Amino acid sequence: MVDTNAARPVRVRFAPSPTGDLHIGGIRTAQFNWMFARRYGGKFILRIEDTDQKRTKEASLNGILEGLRWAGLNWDEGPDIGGPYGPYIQSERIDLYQHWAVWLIDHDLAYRAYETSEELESMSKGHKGYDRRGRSLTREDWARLDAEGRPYVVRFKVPLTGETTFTDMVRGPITTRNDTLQDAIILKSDGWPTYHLAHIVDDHLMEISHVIRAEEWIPSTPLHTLIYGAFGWEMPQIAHVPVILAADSGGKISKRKHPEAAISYFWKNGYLPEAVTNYLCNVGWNYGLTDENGEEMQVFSKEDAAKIFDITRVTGSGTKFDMVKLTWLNGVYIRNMDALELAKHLRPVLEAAGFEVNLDVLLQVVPLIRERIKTLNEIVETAGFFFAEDFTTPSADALIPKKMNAAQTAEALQRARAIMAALTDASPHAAEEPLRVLAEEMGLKPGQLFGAIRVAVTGQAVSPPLFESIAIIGETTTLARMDRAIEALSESSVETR
RNA sequence: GCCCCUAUCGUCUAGAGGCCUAGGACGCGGCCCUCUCAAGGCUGAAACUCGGGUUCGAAUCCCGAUAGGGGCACCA
Repeated sequence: MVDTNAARPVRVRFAPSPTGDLHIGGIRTAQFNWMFARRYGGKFILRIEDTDQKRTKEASLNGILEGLRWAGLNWDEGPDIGGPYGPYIQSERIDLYQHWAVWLIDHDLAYRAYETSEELESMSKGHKGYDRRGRSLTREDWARLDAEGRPYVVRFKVPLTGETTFTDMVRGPITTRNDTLQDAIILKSDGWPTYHLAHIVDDHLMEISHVIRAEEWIPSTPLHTLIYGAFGWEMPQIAHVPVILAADSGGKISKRKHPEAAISYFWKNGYLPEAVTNYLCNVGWNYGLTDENGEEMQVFSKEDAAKIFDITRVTGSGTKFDMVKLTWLNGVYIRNMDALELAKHLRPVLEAAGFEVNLDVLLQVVPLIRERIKTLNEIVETAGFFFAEDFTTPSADALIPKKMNAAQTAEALQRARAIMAALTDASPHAAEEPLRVLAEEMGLKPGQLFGAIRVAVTGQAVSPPLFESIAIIGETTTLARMDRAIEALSESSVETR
């Protein structure tokens, strides 16, 4: 079903409007377009649809570019780099849309309508919609109303009978009765076009061959088919990808209710772009290649996915966004990352949390934590203690293991400290065997003793492996922290827990 | 209300009429490993929405019901 005749080179586009952060669904749509272009050796074009002056925000353009760059979805033509079909920002193409709106009017395919928004509102009570009264106006009427200073919009003249069919690359043919369609506004009273006109003029002029967009456009595609027909232009092949649903409500994922709907959420929360794009490949589409065990591969790059991407194999049903699976994938990418590269990703996170980070120390820490964090941000609570200048001595309550009391814990730490201080062997596990012997002498389980030391030295009940951690922290600091823990215990009156 | 789309484990999906005793992944349970937590290994529970057809044979094709989602702006 994918017709990629050489007669029409593959040119696809992503056309967001600059009204805020890029949406996760937008990124997925962009990514499918990107993969489609790469699959067929075509061009991926970025176009900005800012024809709504009220909603357009100045800063949003940069946000869009930032989001796409972060995801690694590089474009071949766009507002920042130009190209042979520019400009790529609709607000700079207004005269084009006005020209073609007039052309439609001159060919009796569109007409002027003078109703105000208020009039339309009362008209659409009961969901009836516009009653097409503008169709009966003559050019003389227009002149009179213009003289009265009344503004008008331009509406497309939808055929009153018959039906319209278009073929969706993922869903097959879709047919709609024309009498269920509205005479949609294509040019607003401020002279700016609506989406329906602007995107068609642009897609045609930019020689877009395939349109891959979100599912919510399906109901207006018959209208678009009719407009292409009115112009006598060849319509691009079209595919609608399913909406991304919220895991909880099942409705469209929204930036208002779901922070993860904005793409900036992911870099702010320690996700890797490779993990996000990898995840998005399997939302509505399926990579499907199997590994040596015959099981479907879960981890792959968008570049590899692009080699076999098939838009006709995209699912037609809505898909829920599974943050848990994405987070798992992110952990996989963290585990597989080169140690130095991971350290470079981790350093700014720690620094942002107020730690002073020595890269050599961090490189020692990385092997201990790489399979213990799923997001970069988790490094702070997992390994912050390695870098804490002002280490807070844990409370006695935190220090005392289960089934032990303050005196017992203090004694255990005291004796452990003596053993550790007397060691001549510098290898990380040199203290382990003597400490196990100590635990046995004191009638403790190794876990109790090690637990007490862990809290004393790391300040946490859960930490990376104890002896490797101590080796990084260093003997001086370790013994000092144990001393302070013993001191805290001696001042405590906590009984057996 | 009207129009449109969709329907396989909780979630993402495989399945292109017999390869289906419905496969994989995440998540969940158990066991192993183990100084905590992870990671890893083994293992378990878990789905074809329902009803009619078509066919020798239906998860797969058709129709209907139901359910979910989307759309009906001088937003895109």
